[in-house]
Formats: sequence, C-alpha cells, structure tokens
Amino acid sequence: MELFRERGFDGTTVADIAERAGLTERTFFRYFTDKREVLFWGAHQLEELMVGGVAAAPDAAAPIEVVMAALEATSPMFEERREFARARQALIMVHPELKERELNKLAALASAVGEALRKRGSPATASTLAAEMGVSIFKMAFERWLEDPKKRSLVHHIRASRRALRAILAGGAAHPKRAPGHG
Amino acid sequence: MELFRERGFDGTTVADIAERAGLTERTFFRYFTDKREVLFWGAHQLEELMVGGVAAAPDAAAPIEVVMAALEATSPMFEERREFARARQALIMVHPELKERELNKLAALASAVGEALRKRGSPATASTLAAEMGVSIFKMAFERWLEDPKKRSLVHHIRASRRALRAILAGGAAHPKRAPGHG
DNA sequence: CTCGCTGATGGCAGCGACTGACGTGATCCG
DNA sequence: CGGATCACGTCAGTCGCTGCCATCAGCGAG
Repeated sequence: MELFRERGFDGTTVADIAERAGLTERTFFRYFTDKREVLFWGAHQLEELMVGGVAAAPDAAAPIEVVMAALEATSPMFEERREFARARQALIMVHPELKERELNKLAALASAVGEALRKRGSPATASTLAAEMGVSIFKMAFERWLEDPKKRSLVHHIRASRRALRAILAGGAAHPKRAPGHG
Repeated sequence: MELFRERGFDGTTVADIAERAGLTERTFFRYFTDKREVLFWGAHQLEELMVGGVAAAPDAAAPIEVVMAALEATSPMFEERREFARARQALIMVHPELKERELNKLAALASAVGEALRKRGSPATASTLAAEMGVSIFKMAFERWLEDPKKRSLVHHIRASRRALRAILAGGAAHPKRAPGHG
C-alpha cells in the first residue's frame, strides 16, 4: 500500500514490492499468483467467515435470512479498519484491472455462499439467488459504510440495503417525492 | 474464436490472432486495448441498446419497470445466436481472466444504465439499485436461456428471473417443500 | 555425525502482453 | 501540387509471469 500510494499501482513493479518486503520477485510469485492479488489477501478470510456463518445458522431459516445473518457476522472484520478500507477501496476503484479483480472476488464469494447454502439443504436455485442477493447487499452496504459521514455501523447499512433492494424489486413506487426508507 | 477453440485462449498469442486477421500485432492493440477485449466486442452495443431503451421509456414508469423493458428489448440481439453465445460463454467460464472481464463489462453496464435512469429524473439511489438488479436479472436470465432445453425465449427467462429475485428477497419461504407461487 | 530427503528460496533465462517512438504510404483538401 | 492527416508497420524496450536448476536449512534415520 505504501508503494502504491507513492508511485501508483502501474508505477510499482513486482520487483519493487518484493524488495520492500525483503523477498525476490520469484518468491513473490510463489505467494501471490498475481501482482494484483496482493491487495486481496483478506478475501479468503471473508469467504471463510461467510461460509462458516451460513453453516452455523439455525436449520429452519429461509436462505436469505441465513445469508443476512452471515453478512452481519462479518462486521467485526471491518469495523475497526474503516480508514484502511477506504484507502484500499479508493485505490481499487481508480484502476480498472483492480476493479475487475474485486468483482471476481465478490463473485467467488457468492459462489461459495451459494454452495454453503446448498449443503444445508436449501434448494439449489434459491441458494444461488440468495447468495447473489447477499453479495449485492454487501457490496452496496460496504460502499455506504465507507462514505457514511455519520459513521453508522456496517450492520446498519447491511439491513438498510436489504430493505432498499426489496423495495426496488417490488416496483410500484415510481418517482417517490418523499423517498421511502433511508432519509 | 476459431483460434481459441483450436489452441485455447492461453495457447493463442496476439501475434496469432493478428496474423489470422491479416494485421500486425501492433495494429491489433490499436483496436483492442487488451487481448481479452476481442471477446467483448459486442458489449458496447449491448450497453447502447440498454441505455437507449431506458431513455425511450415512458415518463411515469418506476425505475425497475423501465429497466425490465430495456432488458426485454435486447432480446433480438441474442435470440438468433444462441449457439454462438453458448460457445463464447463456455470459453469465458473456463478462463478466470475472461470471467473477470465479463464481470467488469456487466458492472459497466449497470453503471451506464443507472446513469441513464438518473438522466430521466429517477432518484439517484433508486436508479443505481434498479440498474444493478436489472443486471443481476439479466445475468441470471441469460445463463438459463443458454441452457434451457425447452429453448424458451430470453424474454421469458428475464421475466421469470425477476419474479425469482423478488421472491427470494421477500424472504419468509424457508425450505419450500411446496414452492410458493410460480413453479 | 553424516547421509539423504524435503521444503523454501534465489538466480537465470525466456515468453508473451503491451507501449512508445518513428517511418511510410494513401487519402483528402486547399 | 504541397501539406496535413490517418492508418498501419517496424523496432526496441519494459514488465508480468513461468520453468528449470542450484542452494541451503531443517530433520529424521542410520
């Protein structure tokens, strides 16, 4: 992150990173498949957390509720690191190649969560959809959490996002003069 | 596509592609920013179609309905090319690098549609969400359309997908032994 | 202790994606 | 005809990334 801030992502060579970390370029590529991957070290942890959360949910719950609970359970992973997360996100959003990778990680997350739901016995279709909606909710909530001047919790934004999505998909409200929901 | 089928994506060099097309490698890179990009030539057209469809929608409609109409309007672009689309999709799904690019294109599409909705006067939040949900619906519908043994139309799958997403987000239905509503 | 195995690392050479600088021919236009 | 523009080719170079081999530390067996 230091190097990327100084020279930008493109301006930083893998040799630079390796040197700063006290490694060889060759060794760097043994740990990270990719130059970009170094920015997504935490993605694996997030996935494990979500999958674990899904597996631990009570039997009778509807898939979407299971996913929501798992989402909320990831909150501690971020809550203390808002500033770091903002810097990282800003970097990613500026570089299309990084944004691509980010999208890929989220897709992988959705896939893993879907699988976890299926393992609990939820029907295949509902699992996939609930997982995908969950990730959409997370993405949206995360963005808002990063930029919330009121610094409300990630959990707050997760719940609000779910309500917002539900309202949108229901349709009906054309041009809400008085915005329903978030205010 | 011929080359990719013969030698795989990784096994095909840009020089190969350029030669087959009667060009130089250098010239290839003037047309395509990327080796991958050559597979996403149509994405721009899809985006234009969607944005145009959104702009042309009646004033009073709710954002999600506008998006749905625009989605359905893209159907002719694909309906005749199912087999080609399948081959392309199969190629993409096998290569993570290509999947990444695909996700990126879809995200760009969502962003463009969101913008188009805002230009019509829909509130910012609702625009973004409706666009994102629209793309989710499209993704899902497209997959199912590709693999539908009954070969139902893309429009059919678009409508079905919207219903499915709405049902999921509404929650409640736990383990639907008897699927509620549509089957 | 020494042998041999393994696992982590460095060194090196090489491929292929991608870029910048420059030259050239065709086309258009006053 | 002269000059500008444009599309393309050529060349050289950087960098991401990989395969192959050498080195070295740890470690158990004898």
